[in-house]
Amino acid sequence: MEYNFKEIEQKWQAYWKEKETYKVDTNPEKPKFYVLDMFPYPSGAGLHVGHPLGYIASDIFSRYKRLQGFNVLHPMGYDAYGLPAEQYAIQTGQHPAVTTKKNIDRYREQLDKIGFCYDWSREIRTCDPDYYQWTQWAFIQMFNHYFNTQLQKAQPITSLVKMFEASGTEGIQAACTEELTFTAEEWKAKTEKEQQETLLNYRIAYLADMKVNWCPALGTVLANDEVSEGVSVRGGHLVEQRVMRQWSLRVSAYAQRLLEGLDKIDWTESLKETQKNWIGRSEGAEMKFSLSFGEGRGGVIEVFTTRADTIYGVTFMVLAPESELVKVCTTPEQAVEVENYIAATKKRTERERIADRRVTGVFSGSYAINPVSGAEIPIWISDYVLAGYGTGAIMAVPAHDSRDYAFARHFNLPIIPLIEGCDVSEESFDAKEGIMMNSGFLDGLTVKEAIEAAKKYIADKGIGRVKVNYRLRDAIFSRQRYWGEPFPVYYKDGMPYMLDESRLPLELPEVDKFLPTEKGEPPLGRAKNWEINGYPLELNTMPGFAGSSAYYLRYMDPKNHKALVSKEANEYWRNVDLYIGGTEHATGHLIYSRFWNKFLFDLGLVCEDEPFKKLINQGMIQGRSNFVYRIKDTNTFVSLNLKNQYETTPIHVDVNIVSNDILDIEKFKNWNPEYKTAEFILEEGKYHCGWAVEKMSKSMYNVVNPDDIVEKYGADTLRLYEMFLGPLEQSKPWDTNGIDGVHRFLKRLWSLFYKDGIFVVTNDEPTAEELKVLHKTIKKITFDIENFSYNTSVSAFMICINELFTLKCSKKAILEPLVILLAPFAPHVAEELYHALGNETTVCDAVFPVCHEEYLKESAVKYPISFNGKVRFTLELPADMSKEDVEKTALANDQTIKQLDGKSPKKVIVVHGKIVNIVI
RNA sequence: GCCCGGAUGGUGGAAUGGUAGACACGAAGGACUUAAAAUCCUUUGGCUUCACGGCUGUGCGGGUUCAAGUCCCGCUUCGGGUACCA
Repeated sequence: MEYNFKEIEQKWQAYWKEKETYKVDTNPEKPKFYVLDMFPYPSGAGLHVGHPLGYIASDIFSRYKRLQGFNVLHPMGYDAYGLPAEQYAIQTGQHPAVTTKKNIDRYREQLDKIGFCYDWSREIRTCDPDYYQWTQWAFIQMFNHYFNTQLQKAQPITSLVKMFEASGTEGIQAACTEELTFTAEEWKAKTEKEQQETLLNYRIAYLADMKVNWCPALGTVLANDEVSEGVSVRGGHLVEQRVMRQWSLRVSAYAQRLLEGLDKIDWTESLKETQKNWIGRSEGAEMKFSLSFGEGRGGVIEVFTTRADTIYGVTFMVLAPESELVKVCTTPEQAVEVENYIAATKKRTERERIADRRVTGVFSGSYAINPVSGAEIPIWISDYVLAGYGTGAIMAVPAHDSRDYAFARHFNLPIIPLIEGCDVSEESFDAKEGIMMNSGFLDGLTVKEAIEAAKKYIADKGIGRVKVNYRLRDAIFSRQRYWGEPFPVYYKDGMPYMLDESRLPLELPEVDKFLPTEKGEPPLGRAKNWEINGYPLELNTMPGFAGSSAYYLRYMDPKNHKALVSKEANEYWRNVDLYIGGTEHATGHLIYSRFWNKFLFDLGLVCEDEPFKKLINQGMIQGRSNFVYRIKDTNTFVSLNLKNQYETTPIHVDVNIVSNDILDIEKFKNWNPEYKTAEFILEEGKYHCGWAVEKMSKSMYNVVNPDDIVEKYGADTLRLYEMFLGPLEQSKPWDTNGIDGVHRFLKRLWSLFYKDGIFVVTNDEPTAEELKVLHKTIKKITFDIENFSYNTSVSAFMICINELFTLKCSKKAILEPLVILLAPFAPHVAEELYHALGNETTVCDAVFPVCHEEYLKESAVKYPISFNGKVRFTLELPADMSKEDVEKTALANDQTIKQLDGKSPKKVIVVHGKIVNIVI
């Protein structure tokens, strides 16, 4: 019997399905382990060989944990809402639900072939009303809560209303969009509409006029993490700034907790660093500068600075063009110039501003007073100051800030150095080091001391206060698109109200076209009867990250109609022990879901503050492209090593018609009609292709489909080879050449069980040597799995089989534990062989073998004998020989005497059991 | 600019400070075969030597150490992230 992977894999996949091998339930008898993959967006292109990398890794770990006696939750689902299906719908009229379903079916078919141990009974799809009901429900809770900054916790908005009724904003500790001040009487005097408007300022899910990233090509706004360098991450379309009334989530309120939480979780340092930067905490001071014409006319500028120590070096102030203070500060003489500048700034897109780093700005005409030195300084307006960060105004210290320096140089403003010995003739001195000068009471202090002293001074004199600022912005939550979750929101008198929870899910309505209405409303504006009790429903839909923010909770209890997750299920499964996915979600999904989870935690609905305990980012699988070289203006192709003799154009060729960089000429001729009559200049009868590592994509003709690999080599080979390629977290190119190695390994394993179709496994007692091979492997595999070093595990298996092959070992006592050891990696062949050995239950429920150190003991050690660190020969000595005796034996050796050449050694180092080094 | 990773044979990669290149691909040679496939055996970093062996070698330059791919300092270079964030 040959190793017939096709038959074996179909047989066991059917068996697992029939026996529900991968179904799990809460089981208080067993410890739980939750392994999660970032669920995929089912794209029309299907899976390529890069996608399953992380899934295979998590599958191995799940199976390993199960063999160790854990109750493992390992679910899968689909992030089914998204732009591509909707763009496709706009082009073809095909309903996105139809395309999405088709794509999901295709994904499932591909995933099934690889033999994953997912509990598919727990599958979720974000576009399924049973699922998005809980996305809508969570949104309602966010609307009904505010963030109490003192408790650092979400609280019911009703409790805030009670405080307003009792004492207005006096003593309120609430995260808000804008600092408001009113009394209880003023609150009570407000109309219902005014009160609602006021509450939006505090709600965690709120509606507000915001400067948003508007993408005209997609017809929607985008969140900050969906925009990179002025263009949309998806599609690369231009993005511009606009002010629009949009739903937002007050993620910024959780900035401090999101930051602190990072210390409690086991993520890579680089990912934590990325999140830290995105949150962008900076400690500093908020300071008041009065205008020279007096505060009477509303003239106070507040600035935020992390360098309070540089207060004596402030030579001008700068306002963001959008700042409300621009109006106050602009003098009649400067009005025209200021207006022109602001108009010009508005026209520039984000992208233009990034591309064009020219220094621009305009003088407002007014002056401010330095609150510490009393100096009078001009107030400028420039777009290098951002309205959205800090207070939208800065104190400029050109000597010690490179942006201020560039500005000062351009407009000829004074530059006062504040640190002894610094040279500011060519550039600013930004480093926070040195001794202060020109700084009054701060002179002589180090920068660090001066920062503290200045902060204290400012606070004591009432000039300002110590403050912490965050870069993290609230998440814009509205999308002007069709294919997303509808908001459970209706409008009364222009104000938003939440639907009663009993009316959930609010299902996505049908529309005639997936385009905006003539009035420019989102596509939902086309829906008939999109209203409730005569009140219009919200026309925006939720963004892509809405559905992925709490999906890991739903897997715990996917069919629950009463709650997102039951208390019992949540308290059993708690949070994700191992999360595997791509690093591209570092600032999007991984921030939002942490925020979402913390919010639910505050409400007492989930029992863990952090959703993902350990996270691993699998590396990207890059493509390996092949090239043919066409001689210019001909249809003749020249082989790689002869191409320099001609003038050629490299052309991408489908990697699937190339093997080991040798082109299949017949297939090439049929690949494209253009090449039907192509001629070739060969090397020794072969056409050698060039190659390069590029992104895996259709246009590079380097996409490899896992289905093809499974068809040709089987799923077990695919799984092993994906792991064998290299370290999990590293990016590496896919090269199908080399897959023969792991396939050969499986065939060789098979040959230990079957010879000429006869089962040859015996019950003979294993020898000490065979036991050593086995236990060495157990030890290595266990260590490697715990450390996610799967590439070296595959090598270890190969070494083991090679050794058993040499020993001609077909003993059950050795092979059975080995099969269990291999089961997480190659489950199909392991299941087959496990049953062949006489077992009647699934290998998934076997017990993972344990290494017994006593089998590993060596009786002799091969000591490398080195001279001045260079190894000259080896000496085999008994393992229990003492250090002194090893030294004596080594020195007495003929070869040592030869190496010493009459000289006496200065020093001899013996590392017991390792090495001998003789220093001459 | 800033922050994080990398750099080891023709290729993917291995190596708790202790024989660099495990394992695999490819290549070369051989066995079996009418032939091919499959399988099995041998060789395979470079230079040098008939051979034993010798020299050299982990991006570059220094250093620490009996001993450095590994630790420290200074560069080069390639990826990834991020950016007028005060």
